[in-house]
Amino acid sequence: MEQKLATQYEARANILKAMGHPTRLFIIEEINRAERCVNELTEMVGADVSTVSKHLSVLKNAGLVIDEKRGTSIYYRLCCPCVLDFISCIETVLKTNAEKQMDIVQCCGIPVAPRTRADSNK
Amino acid sequence: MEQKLATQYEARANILKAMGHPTRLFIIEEINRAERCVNELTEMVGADVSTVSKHLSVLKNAGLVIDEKRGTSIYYRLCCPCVLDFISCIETVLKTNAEKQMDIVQCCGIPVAPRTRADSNK
DNA sequence: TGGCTTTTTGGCTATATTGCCAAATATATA
DNA sequence: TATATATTTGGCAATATAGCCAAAAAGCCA
Repeated sequence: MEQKLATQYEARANILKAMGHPTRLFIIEEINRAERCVNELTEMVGADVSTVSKHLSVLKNAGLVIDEKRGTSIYYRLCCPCVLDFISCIETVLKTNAEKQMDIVQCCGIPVAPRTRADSNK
Repeated sequence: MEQKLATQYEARANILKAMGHPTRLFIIEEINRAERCVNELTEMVGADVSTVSKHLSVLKNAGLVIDEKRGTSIYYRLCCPCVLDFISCIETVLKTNAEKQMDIVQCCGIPVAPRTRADSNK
């Protein structure tokens, strides 16, 4: 992998990593529904304000959200709503794997880890 | 956030987190181009075999890839190619932010961190 | 100014991730 | 059976992430 390519992969991965946390995923969906300030999000998420603030800063650093001060609060909104389209594909992945799991159970009963050589010593 | 919702966000975030690493992103693209075994990927990535193997295991655990043994090797391929569609949106995010950065420079010169109260003591 | 409210930052601990090496495992082949 | 090849696992050290509390910032209003 050449350096230039590696940098590109890093930039892309950084955005996915920023999205890869349940609270941040919740925030992304929520601020798409309507602009929200830290306070509101904190109440919805049910964590410390500082925790939510840091999650927002991760999202902002990744360029996923835009913040705008209005009145006494800072409102966050989604930069590129196309990221919401990821979800249907993610659900496909989850569903596909749920089905795979079902198949294993149907064919072979409760799936069990295969015996390894080490097991023979037990 | 109720428990049931939280579980769903965790499941989704887990998939994004699995994708959120440069090497794994590379692997995802590469095995879409053509099935690859660990050996081949190791050479392309330029890391230890065990490192690549663990990355593949993260992807497999997230249900993103399917492995199939054929001959002496194990070939990996993409489970749900729709994940590749994420990239164009990710590029939009990157481009949007590059432009934002340009605007700041054009308007206001080289952007500088604003002075904080703490700076006054220096 | 002094006291609110809203948000961010610093600092800390706990936990998770990454990447390497060495070793184990699995399988094919001489 | 012994050896070689392909892959995974265990263990370790370095680094990163998450979440809380306390405190700092920043701005509003009496």
